[in-house]
Amino acid sequence: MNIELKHLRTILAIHKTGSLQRATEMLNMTQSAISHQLRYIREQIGVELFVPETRPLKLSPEGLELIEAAERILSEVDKLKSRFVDLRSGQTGRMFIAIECHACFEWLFPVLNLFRDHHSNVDVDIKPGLAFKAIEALQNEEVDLVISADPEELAGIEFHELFTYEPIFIASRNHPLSKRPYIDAEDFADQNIITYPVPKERLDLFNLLLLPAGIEPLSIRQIELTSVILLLVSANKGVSVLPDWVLQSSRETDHLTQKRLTKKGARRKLYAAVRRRDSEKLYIKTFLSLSKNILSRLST
Amino acid sequence: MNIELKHLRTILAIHKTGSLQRATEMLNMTQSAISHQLRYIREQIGVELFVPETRPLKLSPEGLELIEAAERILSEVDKLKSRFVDLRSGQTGRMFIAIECHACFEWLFPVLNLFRDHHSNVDVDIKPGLAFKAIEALQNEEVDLVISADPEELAGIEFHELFTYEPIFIASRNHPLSKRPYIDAEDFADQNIITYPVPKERLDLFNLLLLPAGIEPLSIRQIELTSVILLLVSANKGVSVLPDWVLQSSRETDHLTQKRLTKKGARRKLYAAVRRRDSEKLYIKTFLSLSKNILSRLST
DNA sequence: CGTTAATATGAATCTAATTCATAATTCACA
DNA sequence: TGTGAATTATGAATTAGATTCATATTAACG
Repeated sequence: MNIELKHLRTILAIHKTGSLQRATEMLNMTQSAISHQLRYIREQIGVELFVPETRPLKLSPEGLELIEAAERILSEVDKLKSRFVDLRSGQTGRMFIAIECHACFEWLFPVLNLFRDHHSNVDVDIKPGLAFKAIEALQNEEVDLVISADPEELAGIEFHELFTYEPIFIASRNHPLSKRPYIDAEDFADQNIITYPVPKERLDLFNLLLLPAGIEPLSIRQIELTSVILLLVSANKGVSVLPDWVLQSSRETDHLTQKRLTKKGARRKLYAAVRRRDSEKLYIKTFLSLSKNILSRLST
Repeated sequence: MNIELKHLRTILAIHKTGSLQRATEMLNMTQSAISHQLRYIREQIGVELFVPETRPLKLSPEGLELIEAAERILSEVDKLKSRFVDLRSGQTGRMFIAIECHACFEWLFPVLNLFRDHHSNVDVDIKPGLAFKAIEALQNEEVDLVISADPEELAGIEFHELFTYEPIFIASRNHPLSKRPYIDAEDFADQNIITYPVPKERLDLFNLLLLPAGIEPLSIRQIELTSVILLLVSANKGVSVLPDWVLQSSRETDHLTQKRLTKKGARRKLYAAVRRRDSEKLYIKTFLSLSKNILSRLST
């Protein structure tokens, strides 16, 4: 027995309009086509649906049952369809975020709080686990958005610039380097450095300064939490380099000096990577726009 | 957006087997056909269902949702199908009975009690309302079976003979006619007759005897309930003619004499009319067979 | 890398749905 | 009842669309 949704729709139209003739308008088919289809359906289910030779067409008890089931099924299908219309238009969806940049929590949480006001239907989560391989996870559809400082040319992936920030040197007020107008690469050679627990290449300090200059610091200590880093630096256990937004939004900067890296200051850009297919989605656009403006919001 | 059940089945098969290749067995189609269909579905719903370029095929979050909905919908459809398989085979269905013959309750109830043991899934009801026009109601599918004594040649309707019975004259033991060996048409000319409230043509007495002989009784009193008729006849308020099965199964016949109509006795046949289409249904056959044997059961 | 297995694609084929033209029914009203 | 208008059914022709075949492309794994 083969039944398709088309058939259920046909039966429903015939029943609603009361005749094959009038059902033509509803179905955009000729009366003949409907008649042929009706015969096919009858053959398939093997039960008379309409009382034969009556007009207007009257449902048999079996036909009535079919109608009721058909309405249930078709409404379920319609729900499914409109669900996908929503998904496609970005009314709703999933936005799992992977962050390569460890300090990003500091601005990401405020962004997501604002985001929730616009898109309460979107399922948001942060996946810190896959800090590396984040872009791979994006391609795999394990996550839907990656915060990264290293844009690449990748098929199907788009990098959207969010904002520029300045990595800033911090040390205790008692630290010798706190007298300097700015800090250069060589200054780190005899320093204990406190950073996030990620590979060197992904740290602004190494990326922009130490690796190009070929300089190794005295030691590296890896700390997970931003506030703990600030604490240790305050206690003069070492020095660090953090994005300016972290220092702006933190209340624990009282015992610290902040210095530029190099005379001109360092500059870094942050990007959000998404699958090209997703970039038209409303909620992705909202997220990007909120992220671009978050720093000015935070500083006020 | 056009989605058919076929597509849901395809998606489901791909997901369950994990590859287009293996889905071929499940769907009995070539890999190419499945691939074409998958592309079509993608176009229709406009959302990537599987993570592209991965093997084994992995569902995207949207794909997962589709699968879940598809399973719901398809199981609903399967339920519908098996429902119709049952209907077709006569495992289940509706058996609304119209009775033209008023006394038939007497044997019909016992039959239906037995019937319920065999077919508890069948929705049984007696529709006494449309005593006339019963056959019309059968054609309209308002009822599914008619108990009748007057078979006709009608398209799509079959009359099945149930049993032969004898309409029998009853009167009080004190009644003058109780001395007779049998009763003839002329004997009714000066009698008060007690019958069911139906037109004369549908009463055995008139049908078989009085109308052909052109004889009018003294009076006719119409009574609904069989037991009340028996009561009135016992009390010598009139005479009556009832089918033999009524008298056999009743315990209120003590004060009555029973006489044959005419020397040879009258004979009548009872039929069950069903739509030809329904006559193959299991429960209809059961009903017919039970009805044919009910009189012997009752008399024991 | 190269080999194997799987998927995608375009053209050809085949199936099945729809239309067209028309016959057969049914209905309403005389 | 009969008659005309409307509705449904049907067969053949047509068309649309689904499937296959042959093959190119792409991933997976040693």
